[in-house]
Amino acid sequence: MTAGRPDVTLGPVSFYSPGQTAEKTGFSLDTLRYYEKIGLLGEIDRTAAGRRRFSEDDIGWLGMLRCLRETGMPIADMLRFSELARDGDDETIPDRIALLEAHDRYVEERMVTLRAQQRHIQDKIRYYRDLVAGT
Amino acid sequence: MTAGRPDVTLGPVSFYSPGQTAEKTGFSLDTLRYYEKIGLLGEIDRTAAGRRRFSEDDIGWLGMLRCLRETGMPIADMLRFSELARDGDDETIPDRIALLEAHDRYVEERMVTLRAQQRHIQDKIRYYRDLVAGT
DNA sequence: AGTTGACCTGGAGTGCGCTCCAGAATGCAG
DNA sequence: CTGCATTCTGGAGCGCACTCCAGGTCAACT
Repeated sequence: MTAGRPDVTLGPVSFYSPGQTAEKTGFSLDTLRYYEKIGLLGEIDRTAAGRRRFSEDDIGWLGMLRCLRETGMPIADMLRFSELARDGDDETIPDRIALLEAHDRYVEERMVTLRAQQRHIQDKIRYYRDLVAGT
Repeated sequence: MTAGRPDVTLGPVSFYSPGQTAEKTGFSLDTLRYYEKIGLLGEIDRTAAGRRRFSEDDIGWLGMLRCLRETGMPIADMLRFSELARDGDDETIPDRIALLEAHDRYVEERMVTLRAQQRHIQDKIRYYRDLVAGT
């Protein structure tokens, strides 16, 4: 369970246990199961005993999901993106690009307003500082 | 209900109806009531008939709340800030400054990670573009 | 063989931040 | 005076994204 190094117990490819995957990706075990259940992950490989084995690709995909999630994309949109990607169909690539570009613009806009709001906060700090200074 | 101009119906000071306030601040009527109820707004002035009259100060304070909210401050923290501000006590000013500074750092950090994540998204877009180009 | 710990499933529960509703009162235009 | 819009209250409901739980299986070590 110690993190990082993949299990190679079954075959030539590297696999990660759910616990390792949670540690590597920052998602909780429950969230990993949840993401699989709702279709963000497709079917995850299983051992003979039915336990999940995450591949390097899965880890990479989880990284993308984490990025989208943390930049504020709703699960519903991530689901759309996942479905496009899962189809693997090259015809879906323009759609995937469009989706990511829209999100990129969203993130850009968010940073702009965030900067403005930060200025507002800093103004307020300065205002309070001046109050103290002028006492 | 038309927006912007305050009612001066009662006294020399400008007041805004809940509807006007909602329009000016971007909060819904329900949210304004909710914020008052949980203590983010203190007691709002009322007309003889019991309707709320928001002052210019209230509007300003709502602007601050909006800024904090949209930059990701949880309601619980905003509540703490509101209580400090409501006491009006000058002794609370250092605490208010500390609270805002902590939040300022939080916003700063968030923008940094946001930029990194945006790069990740843009990399993915480029990757998809190259896929298309190399077909 | 026994104990410990990671993992399984299905489904219920949680926390946050609103949002909606019913039923009643008020305000204002024609 | 009529009618329609606005606002009032208390409390229920909602959407999102998890998170927790019970009861069981399986693996690995001693």
